[in-house]
Amino acid sequence: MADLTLEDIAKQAGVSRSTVSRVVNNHPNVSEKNRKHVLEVIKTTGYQPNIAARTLASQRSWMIGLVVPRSISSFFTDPYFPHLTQGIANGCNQHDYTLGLFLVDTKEDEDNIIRRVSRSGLLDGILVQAGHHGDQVIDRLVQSNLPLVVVGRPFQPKKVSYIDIDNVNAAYNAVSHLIRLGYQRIGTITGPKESSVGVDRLEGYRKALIDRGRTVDETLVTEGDFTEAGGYYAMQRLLSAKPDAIFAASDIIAVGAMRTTLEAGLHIPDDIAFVGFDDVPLANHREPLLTTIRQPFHQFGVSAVEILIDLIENGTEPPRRVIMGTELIIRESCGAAHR
Amino acid sequence: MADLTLEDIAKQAGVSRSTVSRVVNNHPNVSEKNRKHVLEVIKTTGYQPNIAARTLASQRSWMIGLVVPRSISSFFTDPYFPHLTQGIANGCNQHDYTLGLFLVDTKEDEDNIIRRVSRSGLLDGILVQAGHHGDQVIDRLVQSNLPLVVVGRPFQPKKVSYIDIDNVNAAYNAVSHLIRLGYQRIGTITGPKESSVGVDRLEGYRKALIDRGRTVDETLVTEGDFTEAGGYYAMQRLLSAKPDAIFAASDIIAVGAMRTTLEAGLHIPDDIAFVGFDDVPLANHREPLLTTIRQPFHQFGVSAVEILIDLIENGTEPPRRVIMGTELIIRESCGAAHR
DNA sequence: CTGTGAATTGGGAGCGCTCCCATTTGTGAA
DNA sequence: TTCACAAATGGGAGCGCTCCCAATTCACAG
Repeated sequence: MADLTLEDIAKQAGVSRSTVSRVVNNHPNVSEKNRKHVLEVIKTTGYQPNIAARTLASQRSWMIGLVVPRSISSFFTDPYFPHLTQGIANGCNQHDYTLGLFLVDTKEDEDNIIRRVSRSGLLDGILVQAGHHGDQVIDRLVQSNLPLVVVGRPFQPKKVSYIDIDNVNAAYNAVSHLIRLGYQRIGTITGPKESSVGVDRLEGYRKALIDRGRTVDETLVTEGDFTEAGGYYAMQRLLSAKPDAIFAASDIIAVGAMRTTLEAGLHIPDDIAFVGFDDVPLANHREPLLTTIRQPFHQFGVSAVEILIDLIENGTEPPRRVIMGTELIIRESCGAAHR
Repeated sequence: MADLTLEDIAKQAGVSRSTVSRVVNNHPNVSEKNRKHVLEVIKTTGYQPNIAARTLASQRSWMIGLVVPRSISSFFTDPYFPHLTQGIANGCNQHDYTLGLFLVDTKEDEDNIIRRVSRSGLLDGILVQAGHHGDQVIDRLVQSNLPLVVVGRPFQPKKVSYIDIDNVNAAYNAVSHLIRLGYQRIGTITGPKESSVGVDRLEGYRKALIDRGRTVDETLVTEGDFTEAGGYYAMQRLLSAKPDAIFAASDIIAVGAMRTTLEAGLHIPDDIAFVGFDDVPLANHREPLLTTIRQPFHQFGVSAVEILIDLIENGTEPPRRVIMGTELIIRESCGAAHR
């Protein structure tokens, strides 16, 4: 496993450095005979091009970074993120890019990471998870002038590319489903108001109600934080408003809220029906099975990578905006079977 | 943000390229006056050394990779992994290393990733999550001759460095605690038999029982798979053996098993007591609160990085072995308060 | 057989840094 | 002041690749 160079391969194959380079990079203009022979030599020697040299010469690193802002505390508690990350990793594998992971933890981390990430030559592009309102990371990253895709809708989407799911519509569909089933007092536990996800899903909830000529009862709306505990306590607050159905902004929230409900001696879905959001695997193994909005997790990550690569290879103008659809998965918790 | 080079800084500061390089790399042998001045120029210009050039010249990339084998399917369902990953990311930040994430998904991925990871120059070292018995990834990675640290105990620990927690002892303590509380029919839901974690925790269980002069009743031992569903079904199997206490190999397993228990109309901890493993945040918000073994998640990740850096900087011989301690966190589910 | 243009090939320059070594500068004892 | 030695500095070579351009080879029509 002595470190071979292009030159070594060239010598062994009896051709020039340039020809080997062309073979390695799949350039045309190499005779079939030479291409085969060089490929042969590369295979038997186990030659691997040196990334650093290639990067230095070509100004391309074939590496992208995934930056997770400090405000995304649920990165470690909500199964949504691991799945998304897997999609991103798979996308990178498919396109032969290397994925760098940058988790911002402290304020110093942030400076540090932004410096490192913006550093000339390290990355070809950046994927950044949309953070909370007021989070500076995206703005600071934009300054680097590297191709950048925000995963989720950023608060100031002026000039950046982003990929998101259609949260408003998805929530609209979830709530419409509950309305259709005849529920009269439909409440919601939202995500944090500082996150676009939280805001958008709440908007979908309102819209569905209003479109059916209902009014939004604010006592039926409360805020959660994408944790099980958050859902648990939020539901305690909601109980006094006597909801007969709840749209939870995430499955994890729904799980917490359902626990409250069961502990209060109420029945699901007979006393209170539930619809969640995400279709995280956990949801499949609860009693009752959770009706929820399925997100295309994996494809979401893969697509994010593909958009970024598009930006890298074809320029960042105009900004790309991709909105992915979702589907309503009807199980037991909404009571559809009973009605 | 025009890309500046060392040479540019040198010119502006009126010194040579070499001097600037020395300042950047904190070498001695630079006069205080020049150091200050150069630092000043670097700051005002926002100069960032080009990583690729540095890597090419120095043969060091300041990047390490985290490789997750295909067999670790629970990477995305068990909160343990996100926390570990965060520790690793923090460790990298602290030491100014870049973290590359390599999630092996398919067989082709595996070849691909191993090739990429072994590629001369990309990484200074590798962190690999211990996989299941029979998983070839670690062996293949060892071939690359890069410094390597296995996170968890590998099945063939012959010559590799690894970091692990003391699973045997931790399980021993958990079960001893149950014995001390007077439980007579202590069962266990193990992790997969193909994982060292599963094997070790089972060994601790056996040892604790035997040391107290008890015999191991095999009808009280069944296998789970580190998922909530796995715990749920495992507990169904165990119920007929009439256990009065359960040691679950992970909190997630415990959660599933407790659900079975409650659904069977039994009381926790009065009818069956539980001890889990991990002290994952979720466990805090369950009723009853779960007694468990706390792992030093974060520190585990940080230490893994530090060991790897030690290997990188001081040579890989002899292999380093680090075993970290755990603590028993007594809450409600073990029934300690009642007895 | 010759000429022409296209296909293929080879080599030089250069990417931005580190590292070594030769040179210059500085310091203090004689 | 002079000398010896240490500290500081500068410049060349080289890391392994890509890319450009010039040179060579090839295929085929005339």
